Amino acid sequence: MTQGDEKVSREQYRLRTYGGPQGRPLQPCIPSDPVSVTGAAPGCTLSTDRAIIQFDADAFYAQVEENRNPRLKGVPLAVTQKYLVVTCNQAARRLGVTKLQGVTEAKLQVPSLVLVNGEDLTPYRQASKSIFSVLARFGRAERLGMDEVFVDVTAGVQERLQKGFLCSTYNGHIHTAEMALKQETKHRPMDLRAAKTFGVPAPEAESPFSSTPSASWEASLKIASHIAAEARAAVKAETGFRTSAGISCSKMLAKLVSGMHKPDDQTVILPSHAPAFVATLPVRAIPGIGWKMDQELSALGITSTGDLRNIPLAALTQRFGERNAKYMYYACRGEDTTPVVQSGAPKSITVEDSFKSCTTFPSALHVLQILAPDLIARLHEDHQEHTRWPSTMTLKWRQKKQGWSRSSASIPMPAQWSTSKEQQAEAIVQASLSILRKNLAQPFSLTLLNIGATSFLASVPAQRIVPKALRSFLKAGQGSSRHKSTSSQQVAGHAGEDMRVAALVAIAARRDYGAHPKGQPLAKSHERALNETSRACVAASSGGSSLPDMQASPADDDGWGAESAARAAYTAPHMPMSSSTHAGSSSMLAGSGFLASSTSMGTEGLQSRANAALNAQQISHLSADVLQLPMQSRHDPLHSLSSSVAPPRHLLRQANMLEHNSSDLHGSLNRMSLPANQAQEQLTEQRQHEIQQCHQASRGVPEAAPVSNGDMGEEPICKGAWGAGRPSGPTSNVDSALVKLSKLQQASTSSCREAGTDREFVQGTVQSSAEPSDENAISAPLGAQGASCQSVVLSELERLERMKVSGQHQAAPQWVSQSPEDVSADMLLARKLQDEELRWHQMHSRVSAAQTLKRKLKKETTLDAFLKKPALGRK
DNA sequence: TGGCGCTAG
DNA sequence: CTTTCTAGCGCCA
Repeated sequence: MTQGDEKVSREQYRLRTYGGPQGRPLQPCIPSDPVSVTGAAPGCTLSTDRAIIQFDADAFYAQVEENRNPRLKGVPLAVTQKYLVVTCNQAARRLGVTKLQGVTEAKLQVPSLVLVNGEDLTPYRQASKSIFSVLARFGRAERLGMDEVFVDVTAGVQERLQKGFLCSTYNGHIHTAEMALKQETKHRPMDLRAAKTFGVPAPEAESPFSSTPSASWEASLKIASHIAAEARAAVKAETGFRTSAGISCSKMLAKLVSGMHKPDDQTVILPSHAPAFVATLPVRAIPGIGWKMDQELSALGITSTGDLRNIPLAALTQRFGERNAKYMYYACRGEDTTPVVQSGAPKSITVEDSFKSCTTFPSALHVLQILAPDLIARLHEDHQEHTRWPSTMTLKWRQKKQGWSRSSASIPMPAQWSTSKEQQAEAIVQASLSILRKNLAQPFSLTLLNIGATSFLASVPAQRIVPKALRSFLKAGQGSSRHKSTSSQQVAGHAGEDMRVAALVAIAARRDYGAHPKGQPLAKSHERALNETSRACVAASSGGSSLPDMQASPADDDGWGAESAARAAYTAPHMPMSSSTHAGSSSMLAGSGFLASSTSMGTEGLQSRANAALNAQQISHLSADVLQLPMQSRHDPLHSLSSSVAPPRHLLRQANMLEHNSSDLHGSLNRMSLPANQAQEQLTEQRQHEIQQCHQASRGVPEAAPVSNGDMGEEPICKGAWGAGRPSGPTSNVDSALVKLSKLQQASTSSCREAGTDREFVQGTVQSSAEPSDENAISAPLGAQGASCQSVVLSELERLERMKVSGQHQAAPQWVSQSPEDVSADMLLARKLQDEELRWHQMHSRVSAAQTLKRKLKKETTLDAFLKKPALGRK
């Protein structure tokens, strides 16, 4: 359904489905208020005094990515973490991609699938926040994860009622107990979807409720449904996100129906229908009843809420405790009185990473050294917003032998707010390590590490004497003290440079141990190649060519090609971007179609810097004042801003952009235009070169983590980055990044080279020897792809080395100096990659088809039996 | 309050 | 049961 005719056709659909002039009356049963249940649950009443809406952003991560890069709209898109598809957009779903599917499998099934790495949650957190702030205007709002929000709109409804505001109809779909449901995903009986049942009216006679004319809750819910529509429209207008909503008198009911008519639509469930509706569901569908409780209930022979209703409250209490029992007892009857609790600042902030195996303390240290700065950066972000600092730190870990349970230990937060970020991170690393040493003996086998901060206390208030724009400006100027410029170009350029260098470090760091916890690992090179070919597809499609979609089923009328690309372009929302943003990061990419996402990636950071730069003239006189702030201001976040270490948040946020830039513009081009054997030769050459480079680069790098401050006194220590304490004069980002990068490169290369002897991590990239031979057919190009990315990192390393020698810190990175000709050559390459991919998938098409078939068959067996209704009033 | 389990997206 | 990277709550000691 396209945007334009949405309103009209929805109304038509509603009339067709639920009646109207030609169908049955819009309000089939008119129960009393509160609803007294005369049917299955004698004496039970439903509370109808509240109006609650549950909002749910459709395919949230995918939508965020689509908004970041509008070219992705309409293209099958999957957001990945490690080797998994964590979510995918509608286009991908139609082609059979599912949540938590393996990346390899998904890509095999849908060759045109575009993969976007979603391991950095920053953009999602921000999007989530903006959605929440819109919805919170409509009433008390409670977040549930990143993409769901409950809003209690009772007050708003009352207000409108008092003003004499009345709605004659419900806005959106009305779900009744009689409507058929369908199962969307195999393992999730809690995701309810309405089956399309056009023109099958539910029989009024079946209603177990007394019919008294009109009820106050009806008027309320009608208004609530209109509020829901307004709120969704506001969200769409202000943030660009499509949402679905469920409207009812309780959180449970609202949640149960919110997804019924996904995407971008809303559903009302009348309390009069609730008990009968809930009775049709498996217990697992009740929010709050998870896998464990479901298992326990199953053991008792209880699988449906109907079964559950036969169990007396006392028996449930004995088995599940009073709280759970009560909730279950009432929930299965359609009643839920849990309040909507206003959400505020998060109560805990954690970072974690999983890996296949980590067996020694040095390797654990390695992980901690990546996680800790990440946590610190988030804590600083949090501090800016809430002026608080955690008093407790918790380390959690998961061991292979202990299955999925996690152990944990807490200590008073070792990082003090008054110290520098580097000191804070180091404190956390050391504390974490000592916790591990206390609790583990080598060799262990960790598969996950999590560092968390809790028990936040109000911190020293941030001094608000500095305008926000000035903060941004100073932030933009960080690390470039020797180039005191007020020109927007230069500032933006420097910001970009810092971020790119930082991102390189992040890529290298994560790649180093980002192995796969279990199952068939997806080689990094493989993964990267998949990403590249995907991007090539997008580039080609937005360049106007249409790619036949081999996997599209005949019924799928929305396969992608020129038409859908055009439509995507037409419906694309406009990302607010200043022209200087482009100037700073991606001018040469404009209009190339390639790197489409890089133009919109990291806009927050870049844009604030660019905007700040525009104000530079205006505020430059202020800056002098600020620089003379008394020492006490070291508690001000400003100090952390002037620290030269780039926040890890920026690192990962920029990772995708870098991958786009580096792999697309460099590696792929020269290799793919070579014959295969030449490419192979070049590959081995490259690898030898890399190893040499690593060795060279690693010489002279200090052993220990180079965070050392001779001065531990009261003076604020904010200038040091990773390279602080090294003897060679003032340190810069470039310098410290270089050190880090060298070390990381060395570590990863040596662990690859001397597999089995020195390695601390069991690398997940070793292909099983039992792989079918056709794996080999693709290994050459994929390997080459992977090598290219690494070589770009290495060449960047070289460049930095040269820069350090010559002192030309403002030299542009290689990939920014692409000429227009090069870009059009890249377009040609895109076509080539696309052809390559097509050929590859022709080889696999039969396998793929078989798998799809199997999937479809499986899909239709599991829950349908459960959900198929006894056709109450139907003949 | 810490540690763990369960639930959620 | 299963995986990601989170976040919140309740129970128990």
